[in-house]
Amino acid sequence: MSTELPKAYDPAAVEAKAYQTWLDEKCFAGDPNAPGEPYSIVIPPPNVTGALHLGHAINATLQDILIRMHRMAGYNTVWIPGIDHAGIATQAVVEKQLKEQEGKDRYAVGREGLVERIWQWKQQYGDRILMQLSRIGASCDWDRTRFTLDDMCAKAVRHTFFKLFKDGLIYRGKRLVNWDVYLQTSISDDEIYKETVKTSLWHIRYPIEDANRGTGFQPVLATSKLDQSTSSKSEHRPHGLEAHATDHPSHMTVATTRPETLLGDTAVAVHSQDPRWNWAIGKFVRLPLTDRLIPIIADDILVDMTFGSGVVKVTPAHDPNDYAVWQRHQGQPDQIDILNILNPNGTINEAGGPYVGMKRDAARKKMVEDLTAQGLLEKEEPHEAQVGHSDRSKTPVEPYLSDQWFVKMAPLAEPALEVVRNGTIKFYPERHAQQYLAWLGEKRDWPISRQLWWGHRIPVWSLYLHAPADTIPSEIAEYFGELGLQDDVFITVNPADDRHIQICTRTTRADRALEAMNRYYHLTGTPAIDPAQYADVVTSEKAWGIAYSIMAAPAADPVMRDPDVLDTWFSSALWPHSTLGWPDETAALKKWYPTSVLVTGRDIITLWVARMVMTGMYNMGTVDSKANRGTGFQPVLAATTDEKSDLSSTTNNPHGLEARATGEKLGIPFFDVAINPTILDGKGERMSKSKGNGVDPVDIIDTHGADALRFTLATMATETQDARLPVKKDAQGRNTSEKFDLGRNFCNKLWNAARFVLSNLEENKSTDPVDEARWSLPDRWIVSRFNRAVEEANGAIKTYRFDVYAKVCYDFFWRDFCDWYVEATKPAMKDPNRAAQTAHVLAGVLDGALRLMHPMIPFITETIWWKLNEVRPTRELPGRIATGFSERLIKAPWPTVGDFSQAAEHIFPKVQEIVGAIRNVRNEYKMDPKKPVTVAIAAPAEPTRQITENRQLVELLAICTLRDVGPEVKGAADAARATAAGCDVFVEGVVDANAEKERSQKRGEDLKKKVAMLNGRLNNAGYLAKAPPSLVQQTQDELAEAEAELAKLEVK
RNA sequence: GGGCGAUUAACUCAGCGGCUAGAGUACCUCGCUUACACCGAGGGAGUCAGGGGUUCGAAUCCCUUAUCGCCCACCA
Repeated sequence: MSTELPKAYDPAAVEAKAYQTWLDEKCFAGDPNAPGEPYSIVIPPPNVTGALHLGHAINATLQDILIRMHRMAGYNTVWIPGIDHAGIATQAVVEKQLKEQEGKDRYAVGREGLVERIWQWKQQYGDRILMQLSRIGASCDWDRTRFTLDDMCAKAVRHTFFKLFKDGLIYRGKRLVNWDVYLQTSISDDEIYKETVKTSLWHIRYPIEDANRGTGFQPVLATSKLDQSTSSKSEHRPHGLEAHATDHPSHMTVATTRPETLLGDTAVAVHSQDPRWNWAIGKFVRLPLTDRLIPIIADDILVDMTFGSGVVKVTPAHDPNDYAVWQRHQGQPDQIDILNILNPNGTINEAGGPYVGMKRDAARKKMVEDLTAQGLLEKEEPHEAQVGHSDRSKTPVEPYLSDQWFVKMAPLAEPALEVVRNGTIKFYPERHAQQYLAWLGEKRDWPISRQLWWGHRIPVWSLYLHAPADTIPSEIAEYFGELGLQDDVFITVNPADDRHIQICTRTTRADRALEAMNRYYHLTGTPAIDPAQYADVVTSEKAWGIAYSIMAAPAADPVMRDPDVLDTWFSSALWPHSTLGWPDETAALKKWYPTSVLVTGRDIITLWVARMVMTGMYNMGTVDSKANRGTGFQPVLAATTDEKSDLSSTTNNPHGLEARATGEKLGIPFFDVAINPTILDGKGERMSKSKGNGVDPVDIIDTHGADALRFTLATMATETQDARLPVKKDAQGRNTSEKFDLGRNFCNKLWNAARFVLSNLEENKSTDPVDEARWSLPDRWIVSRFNRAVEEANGAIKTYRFDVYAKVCYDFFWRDFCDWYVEATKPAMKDPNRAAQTAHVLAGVLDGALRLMHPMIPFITETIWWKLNEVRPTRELPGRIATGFSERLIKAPWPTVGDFSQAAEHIFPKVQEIVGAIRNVRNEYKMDPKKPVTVAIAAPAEPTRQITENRQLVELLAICTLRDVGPEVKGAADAARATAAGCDVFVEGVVDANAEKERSQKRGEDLKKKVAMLNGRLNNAGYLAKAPPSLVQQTQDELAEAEAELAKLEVK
């Protein structure tokens, strides 16, 4: 086998081979029974809607860096991959495709047909996403790949819903939705387009009633029945003239583009500071055409008193803003009613009195006529309005009050707030915690039902009786008892309606039991349904008997399953524990929950992160939930923050054993939340699939390689919230970006440096033992620099500063190792006395560097590693660089921080400075780059010794001959002069005296500026008095040095 | 409307109280010296968005204005 690396670095070949090797050897597989402290991550599941873009790539890269680094550091790691079913987004995409390809809408293929098609889509795009992750190099445990709609997740969803339902945390409530009256379904905001419609603005008079003057405000009783007309007649309202003693007007004028909604008005609102109207607050108006009295209320949010008449009609059931008014006034003294006036088909319902059964436009026309007839229409003006239309039916949508399921937030939110407030869960960067706290702090109940077909179906069945429930619930319970399913159902009577029985189910068996019951009801008399289908639940005649008696007894509607599905985020919220097997007590769940860190974007801190914390604590916490409320978790939260000291330690759990125990008890889903930057395109717009500006990471991998992609993305992972990435097309029309040249060049450099080192090691197979005493200055320096880099990298990774980690690697490897150390070894490797020790250092440092950089650029480092193992299996530098052997780099131990060499780190930079000064002069005078120049250096005693010791090094790196070094050395007449490291460097043989004069003049000016600046500082009394003494001393030293140099310049 | 953030070299970004403000790319000069031209050596380049303040000292902290971006709420 050739031990030589191919001359040219070919990312594609390197990547395919390395990845396949890792897969073949199951390097990514997590084993919960393996030793090591746990370190786990669950991937934020990408939406199955489409392909991944660079935003996903940065997210995946950062997670992979963490996983790989901790795997090397000896943790028991697992990274769980997966995909989100992304309810509405996916359904919309597939429906669009269906329309385009077959000209059908979803009703044409039906619920089951559509869901089937979405599954096909999922297969195709899900695979593509996983392929993309593999190409990036993600070391996910692919055997644990999850999908938010798979059986395992479904089980977790069912158990969570059931538990919440049982605990009374899920309830049925009203919510305004966008209603398509044609299709009779609600639609999402995304499915609405605005159309400008020419209509009118009608100004309608609402007569003011001056009743209740003495008694103050009386809230209207909340009722949706149309009984106001009778109740208002029964009330006694004196009509005294004194009611209008002032010149207050006798009516209010409201303007509306939808006069028919007047029927649903339950208040009119004015601004509390409006002098025209605030006297009327608490009084009533008589609602035209209905004879109802509705209150005049103050609402300063709704009403803009500088706009129009300053009076706004409030129709809570048919307008989002008015609905908000209703919500705001709930529980207040001026609480108002809410009244639905529409049937699902858009006609006026029984609340509409004489207009009942009319379509919207007809009702509008008739009402305008009636208002005109009664003299209540002040005027009608032409008006253009933006009206929302349904994308599906192309008809105007109606805001419509419908029944939805909600999760009560308060009891869940409080503990989730507390763990972030007290630092049990930390955000990186910290500021992102604010958004989390602000949003959760509102504790707005979470609407979880969606009128879609793609998703987890809500596991609640309804039975509407035509009389109050009575014994039915217990009979149903008995039925389930017969079937042995009593633990899988929870039966309750809707508190708002005692004829409505709700049956929440936890298993598909329970579902089938109800389904069978329903079938049987429909087929009374002919129970000839497919017995096989229900074999597991139809176990006895008795069960059938009970079912029959329930269904037959008080005339009832069939047992119907709720048609809606759950919000996508409901299943995502369970992700950290559902993927590990909850509700089963799996070994994986025990070992890896809580997970170590969540890496995600800041746009879903509220939608996702907050909800994971809530459900995690709710499902996984073992702390008494009552103790969680109110005061927080004092007893268990003592030790959280003081394990920050030892950044370099890799043997302890990153979150400390005690913190881990606390986390387990609380059930939190993760300890850290690391927010990665949002990737923007060149125009500063967020990269996203829907905008069409997403760049496929595979395109970049094709042009630059995966390691290059990863390296560049790591450098972009700063603490900023956005990272801009200008993109252009390459010759083949693929997306690419020069940004990634950085990573590609770095990898190329690494490849070539490794080739050079390997060829040197091949030529030097000496068995001479490592002997530090014989190391040169560069040897000691580079080893110390390596350990410094490891220390810095540890700190960077611990604080999720991936840009710092990348920069540390870049500077160490390219600047220190390649530019200086490798150059310095060239003569050393040719010197038989030094070659053996130099080879030891080269091997040891290359070994360490590969380990250090592997998490970020895994493919290339692994490939080089294999060759290094062949050429030189042992590379230990005792005390400095520990290099335990490993056949595969992915499993090699993470480098420890070895001893530093303070002296070498102090002296070597001085050599660099002197070399730099000589090179500068050579370049400025355009001297022949190959021809050595003669140099003399005037230096104090100590530097003289150091320079002399490293004479060869200076001569090599600066291409010069050192004529003389010492305290008394003088420069020749034709020498150019430079100052470096406190020494005077004379480069001889400069012919152009004028140029030299110019040069020293320029230098003199710089020095004068500096002297002036330093003097200014030192002449400032405040500076001397208040600045730290060491700083003042430093300023004085600098001044002395500058003045000395200036003096020499002027003497010459 | 609320919140978060950005504005530093031509571009993309570090630096977040004290080095003459840095990096990569681009640019200029020189060099194909047997690891690397996806390279090496050197160089030029910035009123740190504008204004005010705090401080001995501000790119860095505070206030303010402007422009841009993102999230949330909303557009009778």
